[in-house]
Amino acid sequence: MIKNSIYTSILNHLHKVITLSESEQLEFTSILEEIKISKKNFIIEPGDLVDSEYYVVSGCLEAYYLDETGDKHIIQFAVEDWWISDFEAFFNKVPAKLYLETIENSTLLAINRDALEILYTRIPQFERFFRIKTTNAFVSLRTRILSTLQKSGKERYLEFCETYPKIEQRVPNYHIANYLGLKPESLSRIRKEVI
Amino acid sequence: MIKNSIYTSILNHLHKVITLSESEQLEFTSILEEIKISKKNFIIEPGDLVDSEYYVVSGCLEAYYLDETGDKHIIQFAVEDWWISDFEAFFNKVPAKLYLETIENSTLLAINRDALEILYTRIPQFERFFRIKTTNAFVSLRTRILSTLQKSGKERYLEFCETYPKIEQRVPNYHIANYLGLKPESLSRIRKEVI
DNA sequence: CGTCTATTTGAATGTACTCAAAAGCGGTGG
DNA sequence: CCACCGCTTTTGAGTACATTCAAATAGACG
Repeated sequence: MIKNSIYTSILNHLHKVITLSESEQLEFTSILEEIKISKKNFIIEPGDLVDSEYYVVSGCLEAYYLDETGDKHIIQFAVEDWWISDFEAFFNKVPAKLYLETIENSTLLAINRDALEILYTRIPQFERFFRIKTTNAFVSLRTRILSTLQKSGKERYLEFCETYPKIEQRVPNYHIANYLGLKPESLSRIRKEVI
Repeated sequence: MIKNSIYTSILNHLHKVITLSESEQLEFTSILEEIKISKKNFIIEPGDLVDSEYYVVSGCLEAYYLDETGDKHIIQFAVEDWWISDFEAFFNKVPAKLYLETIENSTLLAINRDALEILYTRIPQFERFFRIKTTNAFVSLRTRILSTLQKSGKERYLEFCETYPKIEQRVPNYHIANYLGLKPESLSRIRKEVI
């Protein structure tokens, strides 16, 4: 295992699912691009072609889109050890619909789609890794849908605090409200009740 | 291409994404199990071990779970050319949480997880196919979350009718209401307005 | 035709929303 | 060090949409 480098965390992350030789690790890390970006900056904006997905080494980001009336809708937060991108744009090679914006100064590892495709054919374990990662994301989205559909604002907020304690402590409440489909005023009233 | 068999539709489905030789097609179809099942029957119940996912050749099904208070929550419908299962149980080898129940008499093709794993190693294109399939499912779940979070019942219902006209015409309204996170009475009032 | 299921209607209730304004908080510059 | 500014959170009052509970109608099927 390659130690004490910018790649330590992502390699640990991979090794929870697949096992790689030293040379395979090197082949993988060689296609990663390190990105350092300060807060309130955009990595993706609507219309962009998205040829990377991003692993968060440190920092915090949000993916959101603006609807026809200009309202913002946060789809996903990402902190350390998460992946984020406009996945639809990335996978289907269509122009981005989302903004990907940093909330804190962040360090990311970008993985390029074409390089990844080549990696898939050379080391099929990566196909496996990303299939499993996508599957897990799919399952947790399904859980989120159920909680969105059937639970009250208060229940959703408490669930969020349990599931993402890291995020709850780092992200302004109005962002959390948006993610939960609530207005900041409503979340404020909810918090007054539950604290 | 193998013609006029129970496998015609699933092979067409595959060929939208990957290209297979005759022998690869045969290898694939040989691991499929045909299931004919009449309406209001269960394919999966909570606690089951789920070692298959199901391609719908004909018919209509719903996947749902019952919460602590016994309320039903529909996660997914499936009609012709759709895949359905308790994907969490299937992928993660944990006991099922969902019911998978037929709404109409149905013909399914079951694909076994272990056989699929072997197929992945023998014909990597299948790893690719199922990765892409899962990715697309992921993207449409995300769309569903956004519409659930931010749109009114009326908007969600109209969106549903546009997106799944087949299902809207075949499934009782109280099922659709449940899927949309509405009560049947509310959907009834919405329908009175929009028709 | 009768029974069971699905849909509709009504009235009262509740949750979250809108709009408006005030309070809190953090950083900057005088 | 304090005053001010911008941003975030809180509070208040009135409103809208969906829910609950109860009951009436409509439809499907044997």
